[in-house]
Amino acid sequence: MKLMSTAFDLDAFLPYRLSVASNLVSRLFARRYAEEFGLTIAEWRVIAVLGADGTATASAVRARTGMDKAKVSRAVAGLEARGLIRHVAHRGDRRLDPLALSAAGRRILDAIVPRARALETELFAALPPGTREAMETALRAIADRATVMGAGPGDGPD
Amino acid sequence: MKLMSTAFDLDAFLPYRLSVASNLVSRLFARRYAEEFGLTIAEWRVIAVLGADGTATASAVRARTGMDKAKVSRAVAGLEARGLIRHVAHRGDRRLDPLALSAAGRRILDAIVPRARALETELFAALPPGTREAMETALRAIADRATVMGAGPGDGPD
DNA sequence: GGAAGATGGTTTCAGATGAAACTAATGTCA
DNA sequence: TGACATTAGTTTCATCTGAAACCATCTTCC
Repeated sequence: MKLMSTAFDLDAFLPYRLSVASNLVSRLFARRYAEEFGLTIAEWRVIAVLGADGTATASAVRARTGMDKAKVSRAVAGLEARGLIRHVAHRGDRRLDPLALSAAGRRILDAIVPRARALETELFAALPPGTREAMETALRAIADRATVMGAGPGDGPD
Repeated sequence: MKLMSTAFDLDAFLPYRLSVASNLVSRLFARRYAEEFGLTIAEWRVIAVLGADGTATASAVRARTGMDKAKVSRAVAGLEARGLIRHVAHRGDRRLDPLALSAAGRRILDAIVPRARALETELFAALPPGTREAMETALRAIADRATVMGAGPGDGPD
């Protein structure tokens, strides 16, 4: 009589399911981005932010994506090395280093976006309609909640 | 006229939202497990599997959790060092190394489960009822789909 | 029986990661 | 003005990670 002292079903534990799904999806996207465009996920995120906002500093990227600043810094260095971004001198506060996409960067963005959208669609194709939207709001709420509960983006006020 | 050549809203991109939420949640749980029990997430997962299945080999854990075998191996080593698991000699096939929780291991499991459940509840408290269950099935489907689409658990048939 | 191959697990190695230290430029306020 | 605290961003360091190499033990099949 193997006592199941505490019946606990890992499979039904949401933080676990979340992590498993997220890791698989991340891996999938990381591979595609790397194969097709030679980009890491962090780099792609920076490009996406710059594409949306036109111009952004490293901290702005950090605030929007939740990546820690070391990661952003490295991604930016990588993009710069490949000439995909340019620096927009900020007269006034010389600590700031506003970035923008270069022409080559914009071309890459234009090439990736349709691919990313296609992958996303393919991923959710099988799910009942509305699931995507529901997940989106739920995930946003969960992220907020986790932050409140102390999952500080590892970075904190220095 | 700053041309938004490709309007793309990263915030609404689900793989991104998934990753952000998952990372925050993982970080939150990792901290709690570490603080309160001195366990890594990988170790906790091994414990959970052993708790549920009674006995399991490293590959069984790998199959159930999707962790790669190196990770499982390290987690097992850690647990063993702390006397939380024991080896169940398998006469027959000496490559196999079935594991089970030791008494101390079971005590830890009994202590963690309520904490894990409480954290999970706290995390989803604010969400509309039913969300948790919906997310669970959706995440499972997404994970399956990602696997099919080529997010192989990094490990493959060696 | 025994070569060739599969399988379970551990270890090595190179690259990624986050936390903390550090540099540089501003702000604050006495 | 000039200490002292803040903020932006980079770099260092110790750790973690996954892929591949590796070892040991079975299986297959001639």
